[in-house]
Amino acid sequence: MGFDDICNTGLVLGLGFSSTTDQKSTKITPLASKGPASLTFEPSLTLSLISGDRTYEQQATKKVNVTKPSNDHQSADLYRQDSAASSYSNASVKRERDVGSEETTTEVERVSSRVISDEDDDGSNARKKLRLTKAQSALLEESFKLHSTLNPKQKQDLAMELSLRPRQVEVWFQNRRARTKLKQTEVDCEFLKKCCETLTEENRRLHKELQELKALKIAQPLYMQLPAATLTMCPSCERIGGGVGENPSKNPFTIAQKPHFYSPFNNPSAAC
DNA sequence: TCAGTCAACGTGGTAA
DNA sequence: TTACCACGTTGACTGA
Repeated sequence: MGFDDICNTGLVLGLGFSSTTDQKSTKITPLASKGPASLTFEPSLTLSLISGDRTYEQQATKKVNVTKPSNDHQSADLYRQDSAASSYSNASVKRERDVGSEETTTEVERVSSRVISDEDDDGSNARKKLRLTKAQSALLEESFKLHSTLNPKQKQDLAMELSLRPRQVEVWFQNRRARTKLKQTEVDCEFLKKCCETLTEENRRLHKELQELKALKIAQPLYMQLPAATLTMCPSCERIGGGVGENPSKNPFTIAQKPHFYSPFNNPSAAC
């Protein structure tokens, strides 16, 4: 995975050092929501994602059998769930999640009853917690793998298969997309953090190297810093004197008859 | 007890 | 206007 991959996935890495809080740098939602928005003098990151495929495909046709529950305690659960004042007890919900596949059919029946109870206009505004059964979750996951979004018909069909309301199927898909995006964002964020660390280290190394070169430049005369191949004999050196700020005509021996070098990077006319 | 999970909800943006 | 979506939030529930 390299920077090309980042580009291909629509990710943009911005590396910088800021002493102020940058709202744009906190677009990485998962981390930003759990920690400080932007740390002082920390590298800032921006992240964008490509939207998913929104084509509709053939949905799963797996059927879930619905049979009548036979256990008395399950009927009791149904009775409790239909009660206007009660929400689902821990025991009943846990039992639903812990039961094996052989109880799938009764699970659907119970959930279906819950749905019905949700639709009952009993005057209670208490939000009831629905736990999807394993079979329902599996079918929803299977459908989600085929298409992350649903058209109305797919939603209706899936709701009928699962004995849920279309609204519940819709909500499940919305939450599922959000979880997928969150997970992918966290993965991308981790990768970008590693990239940031690498670039920060590289930047630190280059700064150190620059400081060393600057120190070397101060310690040595210019003509000693440059390789011999880059030095050229100044044509004016054939004359006596010629130093900057000096008047050869007044003091022709002020400057020794040593070679006078000049750098091609400087102005040759100023050199002499 | 508490942090994490997740169904459900509210809101704002957008396309048809 | 309507339906749908993304996003943020709420609150019931779970497991350590």
